Amino acid sequence: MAGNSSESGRTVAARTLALLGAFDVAHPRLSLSEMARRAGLPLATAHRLAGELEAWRALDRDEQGCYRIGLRLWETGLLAPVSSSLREVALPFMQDLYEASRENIHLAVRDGFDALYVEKLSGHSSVPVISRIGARLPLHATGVGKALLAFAEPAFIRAYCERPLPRYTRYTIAERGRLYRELTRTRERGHAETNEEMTLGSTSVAVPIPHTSGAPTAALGFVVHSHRSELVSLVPALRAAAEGIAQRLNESADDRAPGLVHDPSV
Amino acid sequence: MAGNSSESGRTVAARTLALLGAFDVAHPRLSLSEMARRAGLPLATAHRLAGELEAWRALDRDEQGCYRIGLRLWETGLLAPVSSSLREVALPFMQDLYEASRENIHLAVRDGFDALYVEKLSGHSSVPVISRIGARLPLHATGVGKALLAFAEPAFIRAYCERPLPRYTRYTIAERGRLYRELTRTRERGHAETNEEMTLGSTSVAVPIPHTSGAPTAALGFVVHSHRSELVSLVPALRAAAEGIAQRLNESADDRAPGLVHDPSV
DNA sequence: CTGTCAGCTTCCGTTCACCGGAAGGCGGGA
DNA sequence: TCCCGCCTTCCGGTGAACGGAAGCTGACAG
Repeated sequence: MAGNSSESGRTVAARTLALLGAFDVAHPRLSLSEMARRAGLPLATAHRLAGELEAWRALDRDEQGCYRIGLRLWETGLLAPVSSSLREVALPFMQDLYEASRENIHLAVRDGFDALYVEKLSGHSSVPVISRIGARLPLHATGVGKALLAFAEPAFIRAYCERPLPRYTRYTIAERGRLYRELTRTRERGHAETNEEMTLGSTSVAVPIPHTSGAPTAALGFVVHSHRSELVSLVPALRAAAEGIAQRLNESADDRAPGLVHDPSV
Repeated sequence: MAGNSSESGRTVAARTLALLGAFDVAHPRLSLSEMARRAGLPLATAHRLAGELEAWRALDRDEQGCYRIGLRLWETGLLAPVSSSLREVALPFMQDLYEASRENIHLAVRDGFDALYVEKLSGHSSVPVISRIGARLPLHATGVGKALLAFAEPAFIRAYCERPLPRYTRYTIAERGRLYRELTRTRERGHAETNEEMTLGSTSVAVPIPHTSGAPTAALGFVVHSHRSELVSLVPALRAAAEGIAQRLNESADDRAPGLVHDPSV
């Protein structure tokens, strides 16, 4: 920054973004002091920058003066490919699956070492699950996570397995060797399965959504009560949906290739 | 800014946000030059700031080097109250309505002079509609829009009616006097109706979702084929859902009042 | 192969926007 | 009433930000 900064080398842009980064799912509402502390900024600096974010409506203030993420940031975030392309394309297929099964349907992408949940459909008859749009869950203990992991590049799989594998239930596969074998079986079968590995009482199947001749960028899966025995019978529908989604994704990717042609539709 | 800026008085934060603002639904993918031009920044400046945004993952670059909105911005945007509170609370109710009717269900809030669509459920049997999550549609020609407008503060209604009222079909209410009467009827009935006012062949009903003894912050509505005659029979279900949502919203607002208690759950 | 062009990236000297301690205001609890 | 925590405003010193220019890269034409 210009001026007598106590911490040189941190740019204005980085500090501004640090204020946004102070918010997370456990802290969606922050007072100025909390925000400044979490972002590691002096109060006066946080106040000035938060004022600019508020003016742009990246932040809002409630009646008590606390800050919240603003509508404009939400709107802007919706333009991310994960939402504007993947989710838009996948949603009709997911609705078909939901209407046919009334079970939880998840759409997730891999981000870093997490499965990031992009969309979730569920109803009152579905088993309650902890997932949530925007949630991050482990790759080795969820259906969509295993599908993403099994079909990732070998180097990534190795890197993932070398990290600690947290255990969530007594059925979680937390041993490297067993996880490797499980991933091999997943590739052979073409779909992933979990059995109470994340949550007791819940079972899942998932398939990868291959994209433009590369590693899968996304995965689609069911989560059902573990007493449902015919779980594997859901796989063909899942696979058909995944293929439909992949085809539509590749079509829209082709649209772009010829020369940065933007979709003229609104 | 520090330095020899050509346009003094524009802060770094404002320029950084201007880069994000260069993206919209018609331009979700921008080259550096396009982004710089749309944000009104010199190329070198845009390059530097875009690099910082990319480092934070507010922006991503695709294989051709074009910029897109990044995953982290999408994640952060999900923390906005409109998504994390309103949408989360409303979704189960909307699913009930969808399962019972198989028609389009919309949830919208008022933002400025627009109805901003927060969530939309629809299936293959529903009439296709132009709405989309994050879409902005006019208050005087949509069901949820009329519900929001009719129950807004009188000063706002006046201000809205004094602006030009664009016509979308020959049924759009584009005259101030007729719109006033229509809004009065809407308040009397307790629900809004539209009849091919936005799109030929589509009809809608909507109800406001009152919130903490104030103006409605949101509205909930159906959009169906205009040949469906029993549209008004859907209103009681809509009203029940709106009341359920309002109650849940007020409960969670109360949770906060005692002293900034944050929801401990993840 | 060579020339042209458009867009991207890097460099660096100048300068003013940024920084944040300090002081003042505000509200709530004792 | 005083105290305390939080928010807001002020202001002089200074180094981060600025952006023109130069170099780079890749695509396309001749």
